[in-house]
Amino acid sequence: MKARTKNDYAAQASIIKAMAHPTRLLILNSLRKKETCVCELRDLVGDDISTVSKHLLVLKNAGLVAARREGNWLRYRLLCPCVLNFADCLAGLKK
Amino acid sequence: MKARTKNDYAAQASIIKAMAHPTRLLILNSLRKKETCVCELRDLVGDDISTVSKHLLVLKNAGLVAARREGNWLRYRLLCPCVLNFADCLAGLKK
DNA sequence: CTTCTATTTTGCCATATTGCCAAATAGCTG
DNA sequence: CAGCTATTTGGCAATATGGCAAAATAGAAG
Repeated sequence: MKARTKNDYAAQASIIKAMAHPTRLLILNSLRKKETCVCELRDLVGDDISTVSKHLLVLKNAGLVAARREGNWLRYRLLCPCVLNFADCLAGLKK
Repeated sequence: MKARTKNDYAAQASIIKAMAHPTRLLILNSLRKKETCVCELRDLVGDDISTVSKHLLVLKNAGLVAARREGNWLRYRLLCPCVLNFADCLAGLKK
């Protein structure tokens, strides 16, 4: 299946753009293993929690993650693991 | 193979960032089929040729394309087709 | 060497992104 | 209900990006 129109490319680009940040890649990769709350991700990332929250919003808007409440915490999960196949492909690429 | 360090993620992110633009996706997809000169890509894209040239520079810096001179033209080619597998994966994803 | 053609580089401006802090909100818990 | 905790939002400054136009360059052609 190949993209054709400018709209197709714009839609793809917006998803790719959402992935195009080191912190967001780290987050996606963590979510591969398990659902994770924001505070846990903050510890992992090391940035201010509001910054982490904004990154999660970007990923959510792109349709890459979703959240579920469990008690006091919001647990984020990965919606489309295929994006990480791509990340792995790139990891293997660089020498 | 999984990325671990912040540097790994930064390297991946810079490649992904290079892809994160509709025009550059269009360029990459065109290069899938054949080597192409800048003026041909300009016609395809519709932007000013200096803009197209800048996009190509971004892709070249990311290691995604390379150029070869043939007479007056520079023919660009795709270095790593795996990036398009990813693009196709996303194309299939959106509903 | 001079001229022409394809391409790149540079300068400029408008717009978008990033990340921090402070303040606001959502919703559980008692 | 009130209080608490996790998370989001708004605002701001610094930085990066996109696109056009003008100037510079590389090589072809004469």
